Amino acid sequence: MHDLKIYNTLTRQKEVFKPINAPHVGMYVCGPTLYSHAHLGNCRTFLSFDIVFRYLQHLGYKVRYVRNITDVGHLESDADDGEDKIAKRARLEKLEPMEIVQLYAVDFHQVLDQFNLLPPSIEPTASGHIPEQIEMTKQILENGLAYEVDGTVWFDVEKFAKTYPYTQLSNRNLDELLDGTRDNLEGQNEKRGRLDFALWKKASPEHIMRWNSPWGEGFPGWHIECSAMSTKYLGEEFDIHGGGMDLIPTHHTNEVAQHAACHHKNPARYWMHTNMLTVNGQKMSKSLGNSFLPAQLFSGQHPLLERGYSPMVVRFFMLQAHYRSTLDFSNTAIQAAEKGLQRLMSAVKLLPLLKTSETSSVNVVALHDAVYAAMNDDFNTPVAIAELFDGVRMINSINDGKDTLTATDKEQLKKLFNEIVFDVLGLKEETGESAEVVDGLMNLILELRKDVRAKKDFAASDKIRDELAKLGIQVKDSKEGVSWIKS
RNA sequence: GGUCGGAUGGCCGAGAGGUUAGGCAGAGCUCUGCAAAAGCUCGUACAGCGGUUCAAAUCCGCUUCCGACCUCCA
Repeated sequence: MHDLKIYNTLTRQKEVFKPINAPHVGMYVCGPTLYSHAHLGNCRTFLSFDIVFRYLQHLGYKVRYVRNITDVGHLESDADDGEDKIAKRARLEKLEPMEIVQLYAVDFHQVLDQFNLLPPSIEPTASGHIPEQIEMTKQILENGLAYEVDGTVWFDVEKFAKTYPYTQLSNRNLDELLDGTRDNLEGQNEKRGRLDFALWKKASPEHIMRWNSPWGEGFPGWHIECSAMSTKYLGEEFDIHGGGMDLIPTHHTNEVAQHAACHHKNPARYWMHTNMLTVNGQKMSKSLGNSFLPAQLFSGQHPLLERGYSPMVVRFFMLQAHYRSTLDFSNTAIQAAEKGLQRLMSAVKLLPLLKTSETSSVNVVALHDAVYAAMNDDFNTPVAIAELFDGVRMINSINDGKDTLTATDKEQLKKLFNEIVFDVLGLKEETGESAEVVDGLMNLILELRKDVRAKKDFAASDKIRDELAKLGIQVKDSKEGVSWIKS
């Protein structure tokens, strides 16, 4: 039927995708920690997995897509006091932690919706799965791969690594990771090994988010929530686990370790990791001042932005790069994408109007196969889009009467474009809410222009066209009549 | 400092031993009252230096530049 290949971080090569229990597919993607707005770089990761989700469904799989929301909060990386990010935000803004989470959760969903991402099948929260995380921690303790010190439970990495390839995902050398850093442990006497990480953390008196546990009041470690929730909803072994590349060395490595320590197997068959969005060659991040929020991107309200860009333009821009490559953001690059998307969508609109002939001078089957070959090659959207542009040329050429198409081929071509452009790539027509009014006005204006043209009053005709152009509306004259497009 | 990854035409970005990537921009032509749109044609790119090979942007070394992760105790 298909021969979808997926690049697996575990083996560092592309592998044929074989679900454990076809036609069902289980996919888990590490979602956001909700202590601030998601920026554009975060969005790229979720967009990449939206394509995976859509394409797998398109191939006929029944996908259960689980994407968590971490609302317990990781510790501040840049603060030594070990304060939780969400708790800190709550304290600063004098709000309940859950108010903070709710604020950003609503924003997060709204943003992803603007980018036309499909909602996941299940979106579990870490705070809603505390018992599961406690149970898992207990099991790991029972299995002898964790130890408790003063209300905190640590995972014993070195002991675990004796029987399991702890660094297989990150492809690092364990000895080198351990080497030369033991001296740094001074003052950190709770933990035995430098790579050990917390499964459960004792809450300091001022810590707001806390739960009861067999080890006293505390909160779960970062990592364990993904293990607990993926197991609960997808089982001890599922098909795909994904996330951003920056999660590989710590979060995912430790997730695999916990899971294996508990269930004696790797949680997922295929590990997929998306690359970073860069600005001027550097990873988008807040500290560098080069990050911006989707809302700013849409409105153009940011020093790095020459103007605003619509969500579909941004989506298309991102799909023109492969998910495992870095993608560099720039105004010229996104403006190029904007023009390209316009050309693609014009062809899509033209397609149903094409005249058919007795014979075809174009090869629709070859185009179809090329598009699917690209998608099957590790979700290669840039190549699929490149093939689609060959189809665009085909459509325009037929429209110009330079090529021909049979009725059967036309249906095939329509099916291909509709399925790939809308269902798989998730692009959609962007129409303003007052589209009907605008349409009416435009019809009227163009009707008037037709009249003055009939009278050879080209000065008036040109004035209409030029003034419309200033409003970003492009008039297209052709033998068949007049059409227009808003840029 | 350690580990890993990357350097492709004016810009973005695929590919990965021999065959046009694609988009945007630019030039010419066709169409057109003019313009736009659309079509056709064009640029002949793979950081540098060596090596392997009949053949290298693609493989191997070295060099230069860039990035990510880690050097943390989520």
